[in-house]
Amino acid sequence: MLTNVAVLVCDGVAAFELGVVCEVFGLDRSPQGLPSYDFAVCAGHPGPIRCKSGFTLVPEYGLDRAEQADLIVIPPYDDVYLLDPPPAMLEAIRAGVARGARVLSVCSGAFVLAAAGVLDGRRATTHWMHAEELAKRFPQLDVDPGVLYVEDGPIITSAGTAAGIDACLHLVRTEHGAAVANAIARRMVVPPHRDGGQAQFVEAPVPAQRGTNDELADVLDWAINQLGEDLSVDAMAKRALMSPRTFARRFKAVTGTTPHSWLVQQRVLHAQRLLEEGGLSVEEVARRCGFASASGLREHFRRVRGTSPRAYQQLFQTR
DNA sequence: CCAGAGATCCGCCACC
DNA sequence: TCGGTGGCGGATCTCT
Repeated sequence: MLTNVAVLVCDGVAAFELGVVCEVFGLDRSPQGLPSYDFAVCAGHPGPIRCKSGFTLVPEYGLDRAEQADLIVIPPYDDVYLLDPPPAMLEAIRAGVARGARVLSVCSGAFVLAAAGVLDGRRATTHWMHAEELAKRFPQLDVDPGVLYVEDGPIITSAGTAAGIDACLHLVRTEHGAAVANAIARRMVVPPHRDGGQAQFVEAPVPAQRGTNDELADVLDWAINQLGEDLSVDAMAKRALMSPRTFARRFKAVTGTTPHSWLVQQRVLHAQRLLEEGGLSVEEVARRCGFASASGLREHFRRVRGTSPRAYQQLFQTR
């Protein structure tokens, strides 16, 4: 169970990404019945830390504080991929991984993890602007520029800026379940789970003026309320008043994923909520979520969550 | 776990 | 010419 979080900062740290981590892990939400963490911002080198936005931080802790952490977070630093990160920071990261701590990077923070060597042979991501540079400088990495975040073993890397929110909430979801992650997301006024990859931002950096997104918003909303029914891609296309071919194309352009895999993701998310509430058999959960059979639910659930529906349900019953 | 049936995805290309 | 549309067919995935 995640209880102790250390964020490593050094000169040029990006304020927004650091703020995201502080917001998710650094607030005491125990009055709301939510988990709180032993949280510390740790200076990666002596002296005050110069922020990218023109102010300085004076962290109360140094790198030695990271030795207690079971999660080490690396926010991005200005032009970090052009500079050498402080060796002591790299050592703190390696030591953390060696003793079984988890590590999360936001945006170009992945360059620091790569420099520490903990990403060797692993899948990783970073801001789409830096993905090519990351892959070039560290060819031993499997860089995926098309996702919001990647979890590979103990290490989570996330894409640009706001994707850090998605990665942090993903970690909370795996540690404490969707209900807790959703409650924190609600407090932050962000969507609890964004699907798709960076494609939606890469291909359409400026949102369509109106109409193009709304047309899908309606059919997505409709589909989510129809999950228990027999729902096909053709039916969604019909609802959207498009041919199946055009619907699939527009869908991918807007969401970054295909209609069917989006449907399956929504079904797994719904199943997750029902399993957390308890009281239903796996067969019944499968039926209510629109899976053709319990084995279908088991297969998809395991792929997404890495565990079986039954084991997941029991995890919440004992809490 | 397997095989056959069916659904979905996507490149290609003609059409408007 | 150009950008969006939609049908076709094979590869792949999913279900039974």
